[in-house]
Formats: sequence, structure tokens, C-alpha cells
Amino acid sequence: MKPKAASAIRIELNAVIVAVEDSVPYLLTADGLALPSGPLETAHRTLEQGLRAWAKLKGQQALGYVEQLYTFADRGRTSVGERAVSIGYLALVHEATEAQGAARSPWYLHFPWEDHRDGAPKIIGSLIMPALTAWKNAAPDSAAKRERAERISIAFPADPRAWNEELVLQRYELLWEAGLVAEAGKNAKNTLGLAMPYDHRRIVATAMARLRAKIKYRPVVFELLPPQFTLLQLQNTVEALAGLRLHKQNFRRLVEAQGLVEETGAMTSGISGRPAKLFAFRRQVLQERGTAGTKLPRTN
Amino acid sequence: MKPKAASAIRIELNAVIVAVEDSVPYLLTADGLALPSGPLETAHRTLEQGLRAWAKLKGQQALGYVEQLYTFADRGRTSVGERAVSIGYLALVHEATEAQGAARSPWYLHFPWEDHRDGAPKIIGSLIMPALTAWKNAAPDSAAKRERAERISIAFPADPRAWNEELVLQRYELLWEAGLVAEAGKNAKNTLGLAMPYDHRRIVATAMARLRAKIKYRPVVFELLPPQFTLLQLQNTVEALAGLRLHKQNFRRLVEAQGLVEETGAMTSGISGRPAKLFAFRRQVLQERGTAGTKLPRTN
DNA sequence: CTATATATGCTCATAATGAGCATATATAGG
DNA sequence: CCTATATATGCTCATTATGAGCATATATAG
Repeated sequence: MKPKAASAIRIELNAVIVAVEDSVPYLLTADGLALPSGPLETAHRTLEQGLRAWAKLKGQQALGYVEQLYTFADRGRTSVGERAVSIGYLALVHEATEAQGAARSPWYLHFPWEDHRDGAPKIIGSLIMPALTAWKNAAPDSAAKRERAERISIAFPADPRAWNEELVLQRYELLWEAGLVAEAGKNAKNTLGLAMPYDHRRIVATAMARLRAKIKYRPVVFELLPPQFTLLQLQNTVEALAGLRLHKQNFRRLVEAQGLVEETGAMTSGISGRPAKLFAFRRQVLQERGTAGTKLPRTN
Repeated sequence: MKPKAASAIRIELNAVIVAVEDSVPYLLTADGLALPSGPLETAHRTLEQGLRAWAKLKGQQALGYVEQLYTFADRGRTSVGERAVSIGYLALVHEATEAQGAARSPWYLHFPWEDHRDGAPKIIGSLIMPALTAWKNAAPDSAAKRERAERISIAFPADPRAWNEELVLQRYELLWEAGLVAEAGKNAKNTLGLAMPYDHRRIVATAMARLRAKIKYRPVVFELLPPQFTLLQLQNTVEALAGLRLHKQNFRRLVEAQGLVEETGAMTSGISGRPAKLFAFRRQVLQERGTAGTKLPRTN
């Protein structure tokens, strides 16, 4: 039973490949800032194997961590008329692993409003809030107005402590609707951040949201680090992903309490400041527990 | 650029539709215990809209909550040779909403080892552990043996307090590898639980895992309840999904502290025991916050 | 020798969680 | 009416987790 030509659907894989170097998260990109992508290879048994094989072929080293993100299929997500289904993947690589001619782009260049490590970006106060307020006031009726106000206050709260770093996708969609990103097409007025082709920036937003959520309950950061690292490097990497500053001592307490790392015996040297112990990820934790904790008041 | 006939790939949607009635979680099924499924309709703008429209067409009432689960594409997941990509969805419906000729099957019939509300099921001690131990001992080398032992002790821990209800998929895969589920084909010896066609039981395992994780940080249970309910009904529903007993008073404290419900003023009557207040879900919480909490030691 | 930059150890108040005691108010059945 | 039984609800208390911050140690840079 062959599909009719009319209903032919192309399936492609899109990979959001992330690396962090010196506290800067990068996105590995193909031509013209597009995400690396390829056709679904029928030769591979599973999608993930297909992606790994394809990445190797493309000259990237082996991907460290790979996870399926989401399957995108809105009509008109690429060119008009044609429907392409894209299966998005999130992959993490070591800084050393990347390179090899693959271009890379700092992700906060595409999402300048997401980096709050040095306080809220000025762009929020100077451009985003005024534009969103105008958009809210332009709502057709008062119900819509209230709903827009609500969404704005959650995505871009006035109180900086209420900033929820996980809402990357909601924020991107809000900015889209308000015509503040170039991808919104003819509705776009002022355009914020570096645009990407097709719906790729949206896919990246999905990846950022997933990654920011995941680092809290799964030890995936280590996939971005070299085999040995200091606790400060670890913290810097987490901060780079989350776009937030963390309390140093408490961060260490958390990491140690969870038994995520073990001392290697080695120390840093040659750098300014007191030498730091070099740690390694305790790979065993991946086996030891399936997940982290609960939130339900279990009874025993 | 039309796809070559040889690489034609069928895309279908599979829905895991869940309802809970009287503390029993059900799966709505199509013919022969298969999951309801249909072709990807190119007429709909997004996948989710397609699924909702299709469900309505099939005689189900509108789906309450819908979320994309995973895209399954292992070769040979259905019949041999042909490759079908399935986009799995999880949907929740009210008990009242379902019915209408759609068959339903209690999910613990398919996963009898997952219901720990009355303590660990006897099947674990009598059948599963002996078989898994034999499987472990049949490992080709000692490294594989150690790895199998590790996986077993996480999936089916000796200490009941270490039972992690979220590991539904890991457990299913373990049982598959050990040949304890019928879907494993010629490798299957003793077969546990009611099998389902193709890889549908695996898709359901994915859905259960997702749902068990999700109820902890998103108020999705309410999609399974009528508009008004008692706190006990709410707790029973959560317990049914999690397959665990919860501490009653602490459960209530949690629910109230989070402001998830509000009193309606009405009370139950006619049933044995002291009448209970009827509560309603505060829909506003969906707007109020994007997610729940953090786990990173943020600094302010 | 001093300024500067990190690394590490520890304390303390407050909030969240796990367990359990006690009391209130219905229905069911003699 | 009285008693057994089934829930509903209020409250306490020990333990743990979290958020903030003080103090001290040990390098490099000049």
C-alpha cells in the first residue's frame, strides 16, 4: 500500500547539539544558522542510532548524550504547502569533541533575553516590556487583554525572583505572537535576537527549556564537561545553561550530598587563586537510582 | 522531490487514552486491545489538533488533556520489513466522558507488577524475581552479569521503600529482555500480564511513566476527575495512577498548600462516614505559574 | 609583601517533609 | 437509642532540606 503522491510526507531529523565552553553555551549549526538535519535513514534500527551514525558521518565526533525532544509537524513550518515532519533531538557534546569545521553559534545570541547571570538583560526593560504592553493593549476585547497580561507577567515577571528560567518556549511564543521575532514574518516589527531558518529557533527554545528542566533532576551536565573538572567549572556550566547565578557554597553542598562526583586526587595549578580539587563524575549514579526523588507523601 | 517508493514511510498516531473510575485506571482500546490509532491527517495544522479531531470523529467525547509522548520508529515495530513511524500521545479523559462503545481495559491487567497499593504484588516474589535471577545468571560474562544484577535491583528493589514507581518503562524492558512478556516473541517463556498488539504495551509503559512523573509537578490529575470531587477521591485517583498508598493528612496539606483546589460549599451526602467537602480545581493555577519550583540553589 | 582571586569549612534561621495522635460526624444494624 | 464502622479534619513534633552569609585557607600577579 504505497502512499499517494499527494500525501507524501517528508520525515527529517533535526538535532540541537549543545556544547559549553568557558561559560558560553553554543549551538552547533549547519549552513546559514540552520540546525544540522538529515533525512530519516531507513537503514538504522532506531531513530537515536540513526542520529548518532549521521552525526559521525558529518564529521562530528560521537555524540555524548542524545534524547528525543519532540516531533514537530505544524503545517507550513518550512516552505508553504509541503508538509515536513521533523523529529527533534537534543544532543550534548564535550567542548573538546566539537570543532571539526562545524560552525557554532552562542545560543544567547538567539535568545538575548534569556541570560540573567548579570541581572535581567536591559533589552527586557527597554524593548520587550514596552512592546509587550502595547501588544496587550491592542487585544480585541478585555478578556483577551487580561489573558495577555497574565501571560506576560508569568513569562517576564516584574519581580526578578519570580523569573522562571524554564519558560523558554512560552517566552519565545509570546514574542512571536507579539511580532517581536523575525520568524513571525510580516507581523514582525522590531526583531529581537538572531533569527534562524524555518522554525529552528522554536526547536532550539524547546531544547533549552528541556535542558534547563533536566539539569535539576538528572546528571546531564557532565556530558558537557571534560572527564576532570573543578566544582567551579561545573557550577559555571550549570549557570551558563540556566542563565542564572547560583549560591556557591550551597551548590557544592547539593552536588556533594547527591554523591554526583568523586575526588580524583589531582588539583588545578598555574591559575590565579587557590588551587581547586579536580573531580570526576561518578558514572555509577546513573545505575544506582533510576530517578531522583518523589513529591508525593508516600506512606511506608 | 518525491520520496522513492522504496523509502515510503507510514506515519500514524497512537493514543494512550486514560480514564480512572473508582480507583481503577483504564486504557481506552480499539479492536483486539490495540491502542486507538489513525493516519496522520494532513488536513490539520498541528498534530495535536489532528488527534483531537480524530478522537471526536471516532465517537469519543473531546479529549481533556493531550500531550505528545514520543515518536517510535524502531524497525520491525509492527510487521516485518515495513517501517512505520508512530507518534504517541497521552490523553486524559473524565470517567463520564469516555464510554460510547469504546472498549476499555484496566491498565494493571497489562502491568500487574506495577500496582503496589496493597503492598508488593505476590507475582514479583513468586515469578518475576526467580525468573530475573535465572536470566541474570545466564549472562555471557561476569560484567554483563553485574550489570544485569544492578538493573534488577533498581527496577525491583528488595527494600519496598526503594520502589520507584516511575520506572515503568525500565521494568517493561527488563522483563522483555528476560523473555517474560509475550511480545518478546520466541524468546518469551513465562508470560506476565495481558499482552497487546505490536509494540503498544511498550507505548503504554512510556505513557504510564510519563504520567506518574507528571502528576508530581503539574496538576493533570484533575483532568481525570469530575468538576467537583472530595479530597479522598482526588487522593484515590493519584494513588491509582502511582500504584502507591499516600499519607492522607500530608496529602491534603500538600494539595492545600499549593492552592490547587477551592471549596465549592457543597458536601457529599448519603454515603457512609462523615460527609466530605466538595472541592473544585482552581483552573487559575494553570496561568498563575508556569511550572512549580526549582532545585538549583539560586542566589538573589 | 600586598592585592586579588579562588577554594572550603561551618553556622543558623526558616521552610518542607514524614509520621502519627486526637477528635468530629456520618451511616448501618441491632 | 446504642454501638460498630467509616470517613473527615485539626494539630503536633522530629527530621531534613534550603537559603544566606561569615570566616578562613592558599594560590598567582605585581
